[in-house]
Amino acid sequence: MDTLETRELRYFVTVAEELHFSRAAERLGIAQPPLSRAIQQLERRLGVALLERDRRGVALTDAGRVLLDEARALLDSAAAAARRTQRAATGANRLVLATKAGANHDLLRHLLDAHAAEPGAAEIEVVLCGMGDQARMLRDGRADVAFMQRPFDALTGFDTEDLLTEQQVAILPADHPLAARSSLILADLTGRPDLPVARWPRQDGTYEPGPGPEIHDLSQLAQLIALGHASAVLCASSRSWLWSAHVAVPLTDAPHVTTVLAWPAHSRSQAVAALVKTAVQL
Amino acid sequence: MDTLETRELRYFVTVAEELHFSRAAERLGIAQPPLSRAIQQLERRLGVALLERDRRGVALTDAGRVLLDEARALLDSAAAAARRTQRAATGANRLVLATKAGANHDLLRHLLDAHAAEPGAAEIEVVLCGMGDQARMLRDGRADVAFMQRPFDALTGFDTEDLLTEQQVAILPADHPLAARSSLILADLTGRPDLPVARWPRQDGTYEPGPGPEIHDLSQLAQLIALGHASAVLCASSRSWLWSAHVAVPLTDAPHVTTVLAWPAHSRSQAVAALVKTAVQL
DNA sequence: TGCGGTGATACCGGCCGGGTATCACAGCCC
DNA sequence: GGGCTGTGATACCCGGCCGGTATCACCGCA
Repeated sequence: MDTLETRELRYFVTVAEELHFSRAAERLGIAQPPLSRAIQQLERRLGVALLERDRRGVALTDAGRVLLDEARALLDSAAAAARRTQRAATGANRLVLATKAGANHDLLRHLLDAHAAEPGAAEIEVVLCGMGDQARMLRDGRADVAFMQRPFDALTGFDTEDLLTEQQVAILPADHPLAARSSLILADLTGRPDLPVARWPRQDGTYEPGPGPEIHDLSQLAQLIALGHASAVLCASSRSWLWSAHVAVPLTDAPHVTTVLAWPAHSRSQAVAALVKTAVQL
Repeated sequence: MDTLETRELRYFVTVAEELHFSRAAERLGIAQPPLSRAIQQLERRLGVALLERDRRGVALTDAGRVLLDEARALLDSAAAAARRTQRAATGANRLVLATKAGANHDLLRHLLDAHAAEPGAAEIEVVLCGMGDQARMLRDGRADVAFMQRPFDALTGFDTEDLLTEQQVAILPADHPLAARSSLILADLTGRPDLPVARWPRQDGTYEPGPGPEIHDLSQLAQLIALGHASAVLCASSRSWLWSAHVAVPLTDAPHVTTVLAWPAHSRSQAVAALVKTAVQL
């Protein structure tokens, strides 16, 4: 009655994404008939209709939607398991730490220094990644721990240890009138056609509609601000990478940001545990 | 290089648990040679040695230990996915709530009443289970939400919403000298040969060594206390099921207990979301 | 030195996953 | 309306893999 095979899940996810058997089969590198059969078999085994094959198209049933979510998570976890197993075999005493490029530079440096001072400490490889990639990297096993930020990053499914809570600041061109102020509120930044707030991508890679330029990394952002084309709201530790053409002004009414060390909830790695222990003592 | 099949994982977990190919094969209902071959194949595909076949016995390598953890979690998740999918298809608007038998009776009742008053609320099936079973039931998909208690229950991997924080109390036989006191400290209870503190099982089902009787459900505990053979430390809401032969005395130095509503971190069920919303408003 | 017990190997058969060819059926355009 | 197109389902075949039996290689042990 149960025992979902990962091959079947892979097939189902592809069909559910394409909502089209032939295209899904092509993506999977197999022919369409075996794919149809595999899905039928899966439905028969579960005793549940997953897809509504109407003429003119395929649609997910409620159960199909549930399984799609579950299956995606499962396949991620399976890939993660494989990667973690391989890493356990080869890179014996080595951790991969994922962090947003440019964020929390000083904090990271302190943590790495403190950890390196511990006897028998694991070697740490720092991987810089874009917005929200840390969660994916933790989930799929490419990283062991990550720097993430509350309330920005989705932390569900991870264990976390708070490291640092800080105010947010507005990053402005040094020659802009607002740059002379000693503090600002969020309303000072919005609705300024001369200096729109830059827009970060959301979890799914799309952007909220709005006037500001769409950015996806800090160097891009830094350049835009230095050129006087945008402003940005970031946590105070971003000051460590400011250019001379930038000014950071505290925002009194923006929510505080807590940088946390995050790792997969079920991790039993003692190398991760040692790093967390070091982090707690900072 | 990757793509772990669940069949292989099932096989590997069994071998890793038995550390004996023939016994594992018997448990799996297959012959030993195909099992050996399947494990070899898994090792080849991962490019990693999982088992150390020494003369006189089989042992796990480091990588094998990692994969054992991962594989167990994966198989649980797979079973959960199947169950949740089936439940989504049949019991359309129905939630299973797991809770420790006897705990938080009043709170549970309030939540159920409030939820039932919501329009379009899902039907809720309450499942009473033993120590620590809630986590397993959430993980393997037999339950959608659970009442759990911090700091007693392991909450990693779940999202939670705090419901109620309360003091702990000592439950004593009414005729015991300590029962007359208006408050106690933990030290008052320990080291009393006449009234040992009852011992609950740990996560793995074993008991810490100690003088008190080993118990595994509340009715047993209630009887033992009423007979004057044991005392117990429980959260204040346990008062709702006390017998007349019991007395509850506040413990001033015991850590407070927070009862939380917990659900799988990646749940997207809107029925769960509705219940949580109701719970927050309590 | 045989004996018992381990996991690995050899080999074979049946099943199942995958392929090709084709069907049934809808929409569509002339 | 009659092809035409494109969908997923069906029929059928083949090869590989899963599982079985028989056996081996190797150790510990009496």
